[in-house]
Amino acid sequence: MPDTAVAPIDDHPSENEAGLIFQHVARQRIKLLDAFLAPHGLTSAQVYLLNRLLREDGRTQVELARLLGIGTVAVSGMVDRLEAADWVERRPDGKDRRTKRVFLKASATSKKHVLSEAAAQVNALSFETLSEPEVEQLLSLMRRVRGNLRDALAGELPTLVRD
Amino acid sequence: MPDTAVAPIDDHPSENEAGLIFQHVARQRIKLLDAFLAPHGLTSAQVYLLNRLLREDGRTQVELARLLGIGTVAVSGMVDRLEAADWVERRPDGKDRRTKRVFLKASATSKKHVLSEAAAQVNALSFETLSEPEVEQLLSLMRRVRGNLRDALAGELPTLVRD
DNA sequence: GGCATTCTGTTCGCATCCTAATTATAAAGG
DNA sequence: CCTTTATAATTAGGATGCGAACAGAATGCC
Repeated sequence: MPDTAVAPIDDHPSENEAGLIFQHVARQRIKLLDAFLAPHGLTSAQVYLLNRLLREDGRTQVELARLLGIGTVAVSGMVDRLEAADWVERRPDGKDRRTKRVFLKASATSKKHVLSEAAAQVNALSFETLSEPEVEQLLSLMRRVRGNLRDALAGELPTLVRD
Repeated sequence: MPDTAVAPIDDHPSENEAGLIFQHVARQRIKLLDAFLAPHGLTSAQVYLLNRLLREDGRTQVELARLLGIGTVAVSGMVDRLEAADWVERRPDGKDRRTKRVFLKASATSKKHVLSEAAAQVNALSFETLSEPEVEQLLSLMRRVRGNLRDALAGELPTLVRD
């Protein structure tokens, strides 16, 4: 077995909890989703993109970037890999020769059920011990934090204390 | 200017919000922290490690992995880069010839203020519009989610629906 | 004592994300 | 029309994280 995994994350109620817990949760969710998807030859990020296309096929790469909250460079690489594995294909736009639209191929649409179910399972396990109102509250607070961060990244950064 | 950044994340209250918001928040926090640290030649992950050493210097790499919630491979690479940039140094353990302990160098300890202040600033901006009790509740819920995910990753994975 | 097991750290290869810079195309203004 | 500006996608290069597989050292059990 791999000797790289190092076991439980520290649980001390130390002040750095606030600093790392967001990253821990995000990474653990990715890990769990990857475990579900590995048998199907997919990764978590790829499934987020495919699920997006299942809802509205034929998006441009810029649209996908916006919808997924990542940059166009990341989309470009992911579509490369998805195309190489025959999950999607790029097609020219017709009206604008710069843009390429991404379409699902049959291999992807036939796995529709797996894709949405995997994401749902991760949510179910994440929120297992939370009540319905608690989940709502958590998501509501997270949306507000995301808004704060968006504002902070959009504006001028306050200067740090002098070195 | 860079044309890779693609602007605001979609704000539709769609059902995938739960699926991506954790990653959005984690990544935005990293981005903000990186912006603060770039002038000092540091990255966010490096500062998490350095801050850990500021609290207790001379940890082994396995201890650091546990405290940071990452694998030993990731720690190895990060210590490589930190050592190359002269922020830390590895020293043998004396009792156990396998282990290497990581110590801060003067260049790091002299920036102590910057390191902790940057992390504090990111928290302040993240929680700007939240009241004190709301922050507490958010962190409490996040800790429970982390616990759920830890359990899920430790146990047997439920099998997905058939393809 | 000796051999199997466990543990620490590393190297390798990969996926994902970033910024900066480049190419190609489209749109806008004089 | 033609120059400037904006947009879509890509390439190049780096950081972070993972799992697999390995070497070397410690430990445990007979």
